[in-house]
Amino acid sequence: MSRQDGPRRPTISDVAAAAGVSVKTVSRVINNVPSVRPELVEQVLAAVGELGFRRNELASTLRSGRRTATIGLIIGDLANPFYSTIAAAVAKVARGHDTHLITVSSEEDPELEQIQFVELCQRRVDGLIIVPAGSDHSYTRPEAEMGMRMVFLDRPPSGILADSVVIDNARGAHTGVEALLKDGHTRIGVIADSPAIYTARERLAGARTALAGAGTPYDGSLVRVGVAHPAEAAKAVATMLDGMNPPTAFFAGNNRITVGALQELYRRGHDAALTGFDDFELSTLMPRPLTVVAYDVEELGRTAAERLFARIGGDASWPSETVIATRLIRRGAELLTH
Amino acid sequence: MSRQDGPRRPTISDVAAAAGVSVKTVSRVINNVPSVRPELVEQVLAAVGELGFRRNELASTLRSGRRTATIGLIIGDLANPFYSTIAAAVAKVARGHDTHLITVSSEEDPELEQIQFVELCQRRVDGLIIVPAGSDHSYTRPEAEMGMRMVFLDRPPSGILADSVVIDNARGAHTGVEALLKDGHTRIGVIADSPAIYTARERLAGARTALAGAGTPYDGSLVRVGVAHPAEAAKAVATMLDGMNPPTAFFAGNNRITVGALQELYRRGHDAALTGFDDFELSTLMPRPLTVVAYDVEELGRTAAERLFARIGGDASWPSETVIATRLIRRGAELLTH
DNA sequence: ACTTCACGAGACATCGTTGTCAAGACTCCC
DNA sequence: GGGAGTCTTGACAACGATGTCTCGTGAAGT
Repeated sequence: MSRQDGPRRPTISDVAAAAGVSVKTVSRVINNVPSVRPELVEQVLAAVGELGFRRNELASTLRSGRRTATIGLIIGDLANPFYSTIAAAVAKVARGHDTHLITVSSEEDPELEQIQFVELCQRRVDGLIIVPAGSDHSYTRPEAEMGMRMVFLDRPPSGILADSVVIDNARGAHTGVEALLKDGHTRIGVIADSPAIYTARERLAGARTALAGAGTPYDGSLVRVGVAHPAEAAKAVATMLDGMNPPTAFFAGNNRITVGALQELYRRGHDAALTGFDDFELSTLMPRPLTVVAYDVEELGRTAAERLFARIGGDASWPSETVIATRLIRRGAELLTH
Repeated sequence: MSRQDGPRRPTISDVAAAAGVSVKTVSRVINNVPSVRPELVEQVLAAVGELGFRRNELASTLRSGRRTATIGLIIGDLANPFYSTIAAAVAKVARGHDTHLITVSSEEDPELEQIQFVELCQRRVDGLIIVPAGSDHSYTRPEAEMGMRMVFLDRPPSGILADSVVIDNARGAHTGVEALLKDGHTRIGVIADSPAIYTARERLAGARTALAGAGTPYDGSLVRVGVAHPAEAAKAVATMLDGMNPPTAFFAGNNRITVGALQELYRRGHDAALTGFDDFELSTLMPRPLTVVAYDVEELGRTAAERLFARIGGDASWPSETVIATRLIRRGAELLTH
């Protein structure tokens, strides 16, 4: 019923009949094979136009064994600007290779990630960019061995040898904390997400080596991990400030934490210094200037996509890990330090 | 070469050979047809597992005439949070229908939009959601007549009768301006994008009817259209404030304009009231509270997707225009008025 | 004038899968 | 015990396109 509303979609054989030629000749014309008499070409094109014929790409790629000109992107959540920026960058590179992009959400769920992976393989995508939710990717090995190209983004894979593109998390955090130390802060509150998350772990490690390198004594009350929401970050800031020996500066492990910390400092009118990992839109319009460890999210996506297309194009070199540099953007730091 | 790296991908016939059954039996097993002897099912599944077989969805849908379980989304620019929120909402609904989403960018270019449209039709997507870049969509008619389902989002189509889902732009702007009028403002600067853009046109019209309804005399120096970037918006604000009879309030036609206006007011320390169309993230953290005409972007995407799946599911009712309501969010309005 | 060759066009097989149909085995019932 | 019915299974064709091969035609060469 619902498929019978309008006229059936014409096939190349309908076109052939209308033009009075063989299907193969139609195929030649729509594939721009030069050895067709101009007269026939015209007849065929006329029939194509009249019938509104459009080649069925599925049938075409099936028969010809060509690539599907599709890649997949498995990502946490498209509504998150970080991820959507990546998706936009990947789509742009894909377009440059005349390739479509299927973006699917893993909702940060390892099981869903695996389901999506399989589904995309069944669609015969030419390659996959994966922002890992799970921590074990050995399930991808059979597909990798059968030629599925993969690039891991933002977090390296485990259980499989494959390309990855990640941010220089540890060094970035190190630089951020170091800058606070140079400004004379000795008591720095560090707030990070769960160490189960690769980036959080790396950033925490970077922050710690900076503190250790400066000979700052370790104080457990100044480190809080497992903070997932702004509200929790605000609470962590509150707890530290109300503690015995409050910090004069904070290092926030990601932008959600930065926002939460900022809200709490703003609420109290407290002037502790704050440096956060991740830049974010409108940060220049924040109630107070903000120093951040920034990186080029677009570069992250673009680099991964380019790596993938290099692989698809035949690059068979040893898998590599590309590290995207961070840079410290100091904004109004002088106002925040004593 | 690049296709010969690993073992060739096994087909159902490889599985059949390995399991010692016919291809049809394999087909039955992987499609859960119940009438297969449990013993054979096991043999087949064992072979499937051993060979790492994955059904080729392209071949499957080609033969069976089933839907491709793919829809397309043609949108301006994924990096824009407005669009990426829509994409996320559409993807979520699609997932609920076991459907993948191919998102392509028109880069707001009518010609590219048309190219993308054709490409997606060739992929035999089951339906399309289009955020129009161009103003003439008669080119979609042949496809529509052949059963391509389409829903237009954010802007209605022209040249074709099809479903659309739009924001209540005129009424939203009306309400926003009306609120400023109620607060006692009589000189309100209105800044909008190009009237060539549907939403800008509608919002401008809504703002004007509010002004006219209040009997406010029309003053051309207080209306500026064709503003595309924050910097231009800032300039427009500056020009108006430096004019003969400066406004005491501004109505900004979209969030880019709001940001630009805000920056200029902030720079000058000027306390004119500001109401903007479009809410945006972190608006609560702005240097000053901000009243906005907000709407649920997710609802916009979700509604369009649901409409599309209703059509795909066979709904053959007359095309409809769904209007998404706006609501005025007053933030600190009392601080900004005299 | 006859062979050779290039070239345009079509017949046919094929990509990986599923729909159709029929054959064989088995059960059941009068 | 034999015909009917049920249940499994496989052979074959087909989805819409393209690769391969062959055939007929006409031009070129000697």
